[in-house]
Amino acid sequence: MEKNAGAVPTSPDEEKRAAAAAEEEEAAPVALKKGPWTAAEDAMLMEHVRRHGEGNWNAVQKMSGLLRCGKSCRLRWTNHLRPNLKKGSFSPDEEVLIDQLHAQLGNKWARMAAHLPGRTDNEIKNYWNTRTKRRQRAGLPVYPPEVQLQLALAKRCRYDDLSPLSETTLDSGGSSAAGYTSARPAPLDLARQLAITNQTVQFLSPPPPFSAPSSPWTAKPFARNAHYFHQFAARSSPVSPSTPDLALGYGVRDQSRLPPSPGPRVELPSNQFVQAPPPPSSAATGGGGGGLPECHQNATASLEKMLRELHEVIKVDPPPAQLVPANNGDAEQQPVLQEGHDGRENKPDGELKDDIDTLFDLMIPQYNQSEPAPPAPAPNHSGSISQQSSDDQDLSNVDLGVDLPAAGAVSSPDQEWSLDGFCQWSNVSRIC
DNA sequence: AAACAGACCAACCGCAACTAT
DNA sequence: GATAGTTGCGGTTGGTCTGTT
Repeated sequence: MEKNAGAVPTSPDEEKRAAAAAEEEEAAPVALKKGPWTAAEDAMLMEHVRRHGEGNWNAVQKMSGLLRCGKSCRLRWTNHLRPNLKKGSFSPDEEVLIDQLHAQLGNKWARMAAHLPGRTDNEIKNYWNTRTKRRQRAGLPVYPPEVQLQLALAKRCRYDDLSPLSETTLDSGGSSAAGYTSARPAPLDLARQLAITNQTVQFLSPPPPFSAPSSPWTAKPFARNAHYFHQFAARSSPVSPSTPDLALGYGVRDQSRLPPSPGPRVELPSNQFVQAPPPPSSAATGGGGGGLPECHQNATASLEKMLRELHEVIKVDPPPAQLVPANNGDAEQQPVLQEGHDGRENKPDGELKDDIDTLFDLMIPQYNQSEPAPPAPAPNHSGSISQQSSDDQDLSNVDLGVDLPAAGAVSSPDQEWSLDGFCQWSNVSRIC
């Protein structure tokens, strides 16, 4: 089987002999080797590529005598031998990017890999499947809240391709966004939106019962979402670079394999994303601290704009959109829309809150709490996202992390989208 | 120390798209 | 246009490592 192992043709003559031998063997069926590659085989393959370049993989066996099928050679080269491959654990930045890319692309590993230099589709796929499995077990949504919000925004773009949001996304271009032909925002823009929405959602407060007519999900109580966002607002973002235990909660891999974090995590690769406006304070990244007045104004304006656009999308009358400015200087009094703890007692302007409902529902579709949790189906090995065969994934079908195989776990009685739900994001490592 | 479970990784398989003839 | 060959992609499987009981 491994008669050629270690016999790397080093001269044209030897190569010809190897090719001749391979041709001879063609007469009889050649038993191609399978299984792990040996160092000798690697050397043969590298030598072949060095001489002949990539491609024409089926010729490798003939020309070099390597008893591997072309497919196997290509895979080995692509995933292990080609230069500039980045080995080792994914950096936190890469993990965030993978989340965002997956939220947009679904299981398009190769396209995701194109955004992660030095990473292979196989690597990303393995990482995602492993991490998703872990999150499912923990009863967590597949995507962190920020990415869910991005999904909601991206989903909205589907309904309004002419909206400023989608305009900017379409021509956001750049090398990283090249190849995107749909109206969906390219990852670059998702990242930019993330920077914006990080500020925005801090000022959201629990909405009243959902009433948006166009939600792809059934109407559900928002109490748990409200709790969730209270926490979301009051605490640092789960993916906030300034969150000390970020590595514990998000993008968690085997912590023992993570390199020691040298310092505050950078949420997004600076070389790939448009710089977000510098946060006026730690609050901008959800640091749980005090929002400055400018921050509040920006966030309020952003939210208003978002809601107005949403109104257009769902074809309802424009809302009054009178967001009460948050109590300046007091970060602990961020909620803009006043209401009781159960989110239903003090009803502010109905339509505006309905809009917020819509946003909430887009972000965090809930199970009907009254229904018993269905038994969690066997984990989809390919990850929690139902496979989208189309490259232009229909975001209306994008799971936001709840109606997934793991969703059963989410809806388990002791796993609520409340304070606990949020805490789970920050404590995955403890759960796992 | 042994057994077990989970995480990680490498590789294979099947299918679809693409290209050359 | 039909066909065969090639390439790329996504899903799946199995082995190994590591941590826990």
